[in-house]
Amino acid sequence: MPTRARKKRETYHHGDLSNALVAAALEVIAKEEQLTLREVSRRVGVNHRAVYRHFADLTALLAAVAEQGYRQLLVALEDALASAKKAPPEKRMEALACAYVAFAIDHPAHYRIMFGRRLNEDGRFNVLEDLVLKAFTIIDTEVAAGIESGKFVSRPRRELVFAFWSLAHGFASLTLVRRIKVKRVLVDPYVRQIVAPFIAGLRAL
Amino acid sequence: MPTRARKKRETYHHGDLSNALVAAALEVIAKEEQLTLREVSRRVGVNHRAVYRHFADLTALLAAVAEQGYRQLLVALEDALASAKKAPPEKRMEALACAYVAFAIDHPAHYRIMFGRRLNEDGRFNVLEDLVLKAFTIIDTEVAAGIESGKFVSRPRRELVFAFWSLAHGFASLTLVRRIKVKRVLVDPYVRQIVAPFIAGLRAL
DNA sequence: ACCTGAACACCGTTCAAGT
DNA sequence: ACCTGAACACCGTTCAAGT
Repeated sequence: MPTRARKKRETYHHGDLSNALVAAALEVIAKEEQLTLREVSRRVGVNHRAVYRHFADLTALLAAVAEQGYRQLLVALEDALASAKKAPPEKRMEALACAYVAFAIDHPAHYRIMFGRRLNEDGRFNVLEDLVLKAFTIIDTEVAAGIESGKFVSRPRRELVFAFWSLAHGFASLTLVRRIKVKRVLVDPYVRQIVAPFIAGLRAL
Repeated sequence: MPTRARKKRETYHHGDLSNALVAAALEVIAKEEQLTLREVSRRVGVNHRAVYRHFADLTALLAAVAEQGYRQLLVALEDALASAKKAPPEKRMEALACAYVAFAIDHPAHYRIMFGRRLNEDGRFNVLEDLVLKAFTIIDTEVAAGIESGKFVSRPRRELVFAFWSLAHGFASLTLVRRIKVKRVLVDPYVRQIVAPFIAGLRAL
């Protein structure tokens, strides 16, 4: 331990600069500060040029940040379903919507990066495509279960999933830009009200 | 005319620099180019500092651009309703959704500025608040008519409007970042499918 | 009044060099 | 291999000056 401490200033490299940079980036966005390549490298205590050794460019660093975000989002969605294990399909969809919106509201900067133009107009990051697909699949599986059980109308699933996703994403986005204002503690009931007509429309007659 | 032409280079001011700047900004975003203060002034042929004579800062210029966008959006929504004059409430809501999404898809840069963080986290622009309120009111009026006619369930209107808006905005946003891919000619039928469950859920039993 | 020039404090990125 | 220094081409914004 003392040896390592002594070593600290003898060398300029970090051991695991790559992870240190992502961690610093997460800190920056957690504080709602401007996420720049120069700011991140400053925090790690490294020349800003060093970033290019590990990431092709700023977008690639953002992709690494977004990847973490998607993993957290997936866990949140799965947890929500696990907590509503024996609930009917309608309640499970509600739980998904609440978890989705809560993630966006609790990690606004993260959410913006994940669904911003920069990453989504860049074809390089297949990991992100995979993770988005996983999120899609979680919703799709619920819709399928609802249809199978006879509780949901039988319609093309793809469009139902996109409708649900649009609703959740739209509500989250409008909340993040403050066009819709909700107190944090009231998010869950509010989301339930918002998705209620959609879920009612999902019900088989 | 020749007198005016001769005058052109004798003076540096533009007569109506303010409008010229907004027009240039609209050109820039129409071409999907980066909208910067310096680029806009370059196009008008004026020193970039001259912008500050007419706009407090870049955000104020963006607000002027957004204002135009909201006016176009309002016209599009009203036209859609006018074209579905005697249609039942469900069809009128569908028409609204189609018009809304079509606007976003046909004016992506405009739409992003209107619903981006920059303007929405800035309290200075009351015109924009008014215009957003007008859009809200258009939707609200339709929902009210649907409820009044007995075709829609009687629920708190505010939440129904936000649900509708979330759905339209979410679909538009996901399409703009290409998470949802639709050919331009198929947008209308696609939107109808997306809003179908929501509208079905709106129906009184 | 209205516009400009030079300067400041930031960006991301490139090139050539240091250890 | 890994990191740095100096430089480039951009930003928005401020200050003091020009007509």
